[in-house]
Amino acid sequence: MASNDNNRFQAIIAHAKEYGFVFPSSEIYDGLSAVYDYGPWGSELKKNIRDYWWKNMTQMHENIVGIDAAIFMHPTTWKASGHVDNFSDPMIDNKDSKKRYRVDHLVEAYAETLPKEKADEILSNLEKLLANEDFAGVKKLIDDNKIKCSVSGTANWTDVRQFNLMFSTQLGSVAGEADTIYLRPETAQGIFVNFLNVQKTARMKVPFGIAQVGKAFRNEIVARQFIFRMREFEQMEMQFFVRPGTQKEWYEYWREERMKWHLSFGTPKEKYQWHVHAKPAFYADNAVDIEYEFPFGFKEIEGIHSRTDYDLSQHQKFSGKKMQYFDNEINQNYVPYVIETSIGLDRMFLLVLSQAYAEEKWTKEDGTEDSRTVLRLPAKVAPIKLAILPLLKKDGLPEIGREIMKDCRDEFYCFYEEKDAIGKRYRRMDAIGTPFCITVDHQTKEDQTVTIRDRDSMKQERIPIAKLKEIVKAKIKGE
RNA sequence: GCGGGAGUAGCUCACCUGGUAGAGCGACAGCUUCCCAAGCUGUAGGUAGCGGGUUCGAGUCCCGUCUCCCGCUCCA
Repeated sequence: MASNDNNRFQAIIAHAKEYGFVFPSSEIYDGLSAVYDYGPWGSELKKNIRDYWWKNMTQMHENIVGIDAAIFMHPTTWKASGHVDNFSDPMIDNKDSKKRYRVDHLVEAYAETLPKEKADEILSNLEKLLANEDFAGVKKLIDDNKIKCSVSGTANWTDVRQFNLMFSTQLGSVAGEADTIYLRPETAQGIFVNFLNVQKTARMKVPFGIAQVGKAFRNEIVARQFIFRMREFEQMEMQFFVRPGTQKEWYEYWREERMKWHLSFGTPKEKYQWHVHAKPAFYADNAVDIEYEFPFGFKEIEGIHSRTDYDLSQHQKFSGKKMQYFDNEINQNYVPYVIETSIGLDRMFLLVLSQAYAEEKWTKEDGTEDSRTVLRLPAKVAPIKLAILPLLKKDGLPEIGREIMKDCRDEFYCFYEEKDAIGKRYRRMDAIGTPFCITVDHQTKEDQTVTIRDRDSMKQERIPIAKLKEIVKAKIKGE
């Protein structure tokens, strides 16, 4: 990361905290690593992004409906999805090379160098030890065989540790009788297990989609880069169920649709790129990521994956329920194929913030320097849409401002302020990305007009109070 | 997880070779001002990340610990 980009990123983080967007979690207790809270304007911005996505997916698509599944799910869900097997491998680090190995891979590689008899003995030992979760025993096995790191060539190992990427907790309040369950590591499974319910009750016909927004949890080994990689995060996902054989065209369709959505924020195309997976995950037959150029480089913001019929088939197998659809057009039953679009809400928030943040400097007409920090947020997601600022707090101006406030606040988020010089109030509104400010002045009393100031151009025009609401609504929508 | 750097008021920082904390900005209250921060007055806010040690005395020296940042590592 170039140092100026890094400075910019640090400035964005500081700004986010200073102006009530994002706070470190539990900060008075020194914080909790990789967990963050959203403040007054942050929660508003996040909600606006979420709502915009939700409306775009559900209201704007007749064949997509939403659900809100629980974070807790039956433990078998995660066996079926593959998370239990893939998310909990014992690992060991070599202290000299700093290389981390999956224990099974390490021992298997070693066993391959041995005569078959000896190799089988070691591998069956390992299997027993792993089944009993006897990690000390596994360590001893590695030590006894003097298994070496291929990089450093030494046998200087850490203890064997379980890296379970899923958070577990207990269901049931009586200790001992409790069952271990997981906080979901992805929201997708909540959709898959409800496939039959939704298809039937909302009378959906393939192709159709199910959308969901919700929290998911992962015990990231290294979680850093502010809210980019958090242990608790929010996903906006849509699983689109299609007839087998048509997945390719739907995959292409959603690629395009999702990019259109991103560009509707006004972000320049060059800030985005595609990252095609050369080797998609085992369940997918096609996968691409949309990457955005964050201050710390191009990083994944959204994935569009062709998940085949893997998930529904797995649930069919584990639950014994027929996860199928009868297609009248071809008179056939089948397990639908799935195209997934999955975007991180927190990442989208960071994207919007990164894209909006600007420090500006210019020379005023009198030759002195001026500057401001402004969030050029798209008006449709800005926390506050309109600031109402009486030029003076006397001569009846505040009263007029209050009237306007009363009239507008149920249409969009308004903010009233009469303290400090007008320039200072403009700066404060710029800092939190308020796209429009109106001032009430003496002329307002004469002709019922106010000035409206555009955040980005800092230009203002005079408009009638009577038309204010419609003008602001049009401006918000027009973007 | 490893290596390096940093932690003093909300923010940016000062306190030189140890003697019981200051400034600017910001916030708040008020005054002034008819349009883009840095006019005026006043107020609040810090047991110097936390714990221990050395010392008559530590923000300042030593050790530990926590958190954050950078690099590596890891990552469906």
